[in-house]
Amino acid sequence: MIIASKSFPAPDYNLTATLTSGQAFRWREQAEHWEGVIGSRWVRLRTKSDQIFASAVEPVSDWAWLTHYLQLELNLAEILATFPEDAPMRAAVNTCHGLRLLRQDPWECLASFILSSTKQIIQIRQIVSLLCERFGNPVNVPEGRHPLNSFPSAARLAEVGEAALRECKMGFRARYLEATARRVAASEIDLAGLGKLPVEAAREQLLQLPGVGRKIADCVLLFAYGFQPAFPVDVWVMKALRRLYFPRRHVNLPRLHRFAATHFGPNAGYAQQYLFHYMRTTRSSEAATPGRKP
DNA sequence: TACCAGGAGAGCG
DNA sequence: CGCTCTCATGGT
Repeated sequence: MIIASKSFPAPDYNLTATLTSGQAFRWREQAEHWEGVIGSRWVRLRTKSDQIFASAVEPVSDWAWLTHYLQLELNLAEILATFPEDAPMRAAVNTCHGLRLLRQDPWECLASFILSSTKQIIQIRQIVSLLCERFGNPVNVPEGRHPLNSFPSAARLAEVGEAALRECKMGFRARYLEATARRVAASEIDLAGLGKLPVEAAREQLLQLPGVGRKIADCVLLFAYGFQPAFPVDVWVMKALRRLYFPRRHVNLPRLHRFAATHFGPNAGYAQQYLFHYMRTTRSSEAATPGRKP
């Protein structure tokens, strides 16, 4: 039973694109709605005429947990205005109006992306689903609904053992997840405090964790803390940068990072998400000729 | 069957 | 530093 619901102004917010764009892995589409768990709360979302309708199963006096997660107060037009004026960037933005960045829980984001390496998004979703099902705590869901759990804490994952993690189909990533969970649970890294550091210092902290390299660190910096200089370069973004900006010569990863750091402006993280979405949803023949209407 | 997936880490010159 | 190989697993 739905106890609380509320509508929020959300102009230029593409909820579906945002929730399926490979930054969060627990959202499910159910009959015109998106259902998920934020922290320990079940929530259902729907967009209609520049508004987002939210429903919950527990009384909600303050919806800040949701508006913060969805970044509803952010003015997207101001972000897009800072993007470079080049054909590839224009093409990427035109392909997906209203794509946003979420502001996720640092531990869930970190753990999810440790599981993401050389996995397809659909598989990451499956692994995360198993992880929650087996080790998370139950959350209240509407009556008759499939049971749902919270994302398991670092302390919980640190104690279940590598074998149990491997049974969630995460393969060699189990060792990384267990080791990082132990460090987080032992407070050897302060995830809650990273957001107050300069981005370079925060990245340096994340890079100390097993299974966390530059790409995953940048995902956490961007998707959990909102650090805009973070520019995750995965296989898709690498393809985008090489094909759209350096089609005639080989450019290695460190040079791509240096290019991105200066070319995409103060909201490079957002620009990255548009390039990622563009490459994933556009056929390569079209992406090779940006600036052209499909 | 061969190749790929929102990579990291170790070993090498 | 910059390159190559391996690490599980499932999808195409």
